[in-house]
Amino acid sequence: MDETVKPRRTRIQREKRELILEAALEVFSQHGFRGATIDQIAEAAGMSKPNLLYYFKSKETIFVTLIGRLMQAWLAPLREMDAEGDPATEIRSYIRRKIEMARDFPRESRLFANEILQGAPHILPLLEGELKELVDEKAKIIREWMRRGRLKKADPYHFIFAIWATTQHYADFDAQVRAVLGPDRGGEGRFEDAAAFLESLFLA
Amino acid sequence: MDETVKPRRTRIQREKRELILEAALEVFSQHGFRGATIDQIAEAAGMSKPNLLYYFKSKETIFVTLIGRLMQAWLAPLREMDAEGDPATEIRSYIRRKIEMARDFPRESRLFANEILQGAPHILPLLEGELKELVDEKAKIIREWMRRGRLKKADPYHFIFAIWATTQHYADFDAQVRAVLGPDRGGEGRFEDAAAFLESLFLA
DNA sequence: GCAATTTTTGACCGTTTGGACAAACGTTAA
DNA sequence: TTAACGTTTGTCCAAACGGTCAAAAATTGC
Repeated sequence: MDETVKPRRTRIQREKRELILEAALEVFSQHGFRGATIDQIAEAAGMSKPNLLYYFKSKETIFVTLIGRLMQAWLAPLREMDAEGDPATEIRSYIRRKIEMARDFPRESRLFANEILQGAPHILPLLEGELKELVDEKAKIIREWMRRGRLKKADPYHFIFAIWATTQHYADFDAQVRAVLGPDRGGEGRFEDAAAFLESLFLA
Repeated sequence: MDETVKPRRTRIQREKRELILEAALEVFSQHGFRGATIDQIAEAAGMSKPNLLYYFKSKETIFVTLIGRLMQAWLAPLREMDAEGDPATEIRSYIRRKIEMARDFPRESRLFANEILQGAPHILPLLEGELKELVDEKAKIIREWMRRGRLKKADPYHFIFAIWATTQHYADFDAQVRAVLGPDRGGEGRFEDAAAFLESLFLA
């Protein structure tokens, strides 16, 4: 008795929904879920509030759709970590990709951070299911690399946490990073500097 | 023509203001500034809303008072880093203290994280002033340690960022950490494991 | 005891918010 | 032309919100 029906959508529906999600990303990432208003999102998407609610039936629906889709993009770099590849190269390119994402998609990172900060009310099952399974799998790979002496021995879970924390820091705490580095060192170069630093930190 | 007057407060005023700040910490750290309501804070403090507004004249005043005070506590561990001490010992105890704070004061950490995520609207001057000066000073010390070969060479600013990011991760992203570690490894021991991991990471 | 002062509260107000709804508008195809 | 369907909007509503105010209650100083 599965009552979920595959929504058959017109071209306009698909386009407008994308438009709304893009606007919602902008607004949610700046103000958080509670701080954002439907009116703000509607205006950013260039349409009226009732019109927006024609495409998504509630503010929460927009948010859940957005963050669910985001999770996938967010995990992609970790998925690509290859057990058959050279350990140092795999770690290095994972760090690179994460730093590039912090630089190129800071709104996505902040939206995600906000959700976790509040205790992940909308995506806890995803974290306990899909995310945990993926990390378990990759932790095994990393542990095997360490066992073979290809990587310095350490707890693979905290190793992964540390990569997440340090790379996402440059998106989530951008205001602080820029304030501390000052006008001279706070330019775009900070991501390159960060990448270089993190590579040497994790591949010492 | 300084119009600020030193507020002469009664015992009751001092006590109630503390009570309110404690309640506000609880509520703000859970819901963020916009998500929190004065009613929630008043209820958590065991008083009526108008009564609360008798002690703080607005929601924003509560928030600013709270986060201003927090900043000081938050920077204390870095302040204690001693140029004359043994570098490895100094770094190790800095990491320890930060991890202990993530464990014992997660609400403070999350409130702070939330503020920075939104672009630090209330404390940007503090970050650009007091914080920057402190970090500049400590970065110099660390650089000197590295120059003398007492610490592995690296950018001292990103070194400090990495310690912040990794330690605070265990408070701010607690929901994710616990979800990934699972019921068995997600217990209180995770902070000990994290401390051990981070020491070896930063003092390799 | 009493008057002055501090503390507490119920009632209230204007605004913002998420969302509902019916009517209007546009498009398509017989 | 017109019926059917998809899209858009103006208007409205109830709840939640931050904050005010006058008056009651409690406390303090004499």
